[in-house]
Amino acid sequence: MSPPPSRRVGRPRAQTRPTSGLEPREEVLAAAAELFTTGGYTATSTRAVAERAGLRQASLYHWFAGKEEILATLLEGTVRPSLDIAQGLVARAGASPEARLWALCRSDVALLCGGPHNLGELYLLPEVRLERFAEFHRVRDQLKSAYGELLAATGPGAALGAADLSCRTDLLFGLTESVILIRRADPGRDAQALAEATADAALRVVGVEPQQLARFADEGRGLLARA
Amino acid sequence: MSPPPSRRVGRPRAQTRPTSGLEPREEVLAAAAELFTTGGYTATSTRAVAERAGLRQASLYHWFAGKEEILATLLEGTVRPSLDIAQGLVARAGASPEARLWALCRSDVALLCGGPHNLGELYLLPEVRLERFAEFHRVRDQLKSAYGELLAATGPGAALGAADLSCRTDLLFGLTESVILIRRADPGRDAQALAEATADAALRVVGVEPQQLARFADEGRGLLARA
DNA sequence: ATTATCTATAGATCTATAGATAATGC
DNA sequence: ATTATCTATAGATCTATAGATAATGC
Repeated sequence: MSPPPSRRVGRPRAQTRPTSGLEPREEVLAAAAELFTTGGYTATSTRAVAERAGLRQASLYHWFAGKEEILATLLEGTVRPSLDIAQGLVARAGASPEARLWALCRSDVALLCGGPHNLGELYLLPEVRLERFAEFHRVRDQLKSAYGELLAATGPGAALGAADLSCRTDLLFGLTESVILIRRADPGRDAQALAEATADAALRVVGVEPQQLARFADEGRGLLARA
Repeated sequence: MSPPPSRRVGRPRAQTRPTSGLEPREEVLAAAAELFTTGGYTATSTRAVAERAGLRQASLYHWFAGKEEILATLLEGTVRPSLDIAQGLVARAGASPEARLWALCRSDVALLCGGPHNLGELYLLPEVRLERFAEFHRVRDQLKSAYGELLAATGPGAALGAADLSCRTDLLFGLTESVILIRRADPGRDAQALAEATADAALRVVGVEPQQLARFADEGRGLLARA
């Protein structure tokens, strides 16, 4: 938004600034995203993050209270956009639930696989279980609820009892998240093609008849185009 | 197999031995399995593993060359049984590919979710990418190939081109592995019920018509009972 | 003699803090 | 005065090794 002022306040850096043009806080987040997703959280030192962001280790603490806050910021930044889209789709009562579910899955996978790093890997980090990251889990549970709500409104979903519905929701959400593992195994994969294939597979898991798939997919594509 | 001799060689332990009855090497692996799956690899110290196994930190090095060897042993021990079952099912040319795929998925999920810890979490550890664990990845790739081979032989699979087949295999394998995340979110879940539901979902992803599911599931159940 | 353990520790980290420094802003 | 950085370091780790020790085996 605001172009970086050419005259910068504060002591000059020991290293020259990175060329990315990002503000320091964003630069730190980008560095941490790359290192946490590839090497893990505990195994990545604050020194390594700082070095990649072009400043000294101690200077991180001007922008973040600690290492955990960096991870918490990344986590919330990745799941929040998905939840926004999900809530928008839940509210669009005019469209069929099947098409909205297709669109939700399609867009989640595109978000997970579209960025420069495999940010979904952050969800897999064992450290994310810590109480410190409870807010992330709250948002993620809301996202899963959106899947459940749409599933329950589909034709096949309406026929399920509560236990089956819950289990089917877990499988559906799990299928979407499994693209994290797929991308890990094959980083170069085309994100849009994978997103469509996953959304198709999601409707199959729901129980939609194979012949009806293309119709719902078309309708879902329309929803995303107009969103 | 061999009952522990009541007279033990070597200097006595500083702590009393755990009551598990396991040999020291197995005791270390069990301790590491619990701690690595819940807290992660780098965040778990060798001291913590040793303490839980009832010996001193330095004594681990009598049984393992280092911390990495402990993880490598756990990884290979978890994926090897899956591969054995997979290869057995690939070879059973008498049964339908759909039923064999159902059985493979059913049995993989049961292995992943049946044990005392969520051992599949080991697959998710970022450290597993290291070259040190290449052997694990080799075995895991063979397991995925077995999924691909069975999928290609199914009715819907035979109609797919090479690219679609590969993508569908990834989704199928991903669906199976997503039970790791499901179990993480809900550790108390009934393993057998989840295994059957996942195997059903796998056939849906393959493209089997919903009406045919029960028949293939029955046939698959029979394969596992006789195996 | 062999084995399984122990105690002690070297050497290499790693996170966060203390406090100085070198810019700009007013 | 404020800001963004720096250098230096305290204090707490952590892994792996060196070398002693206390059993059993022969």
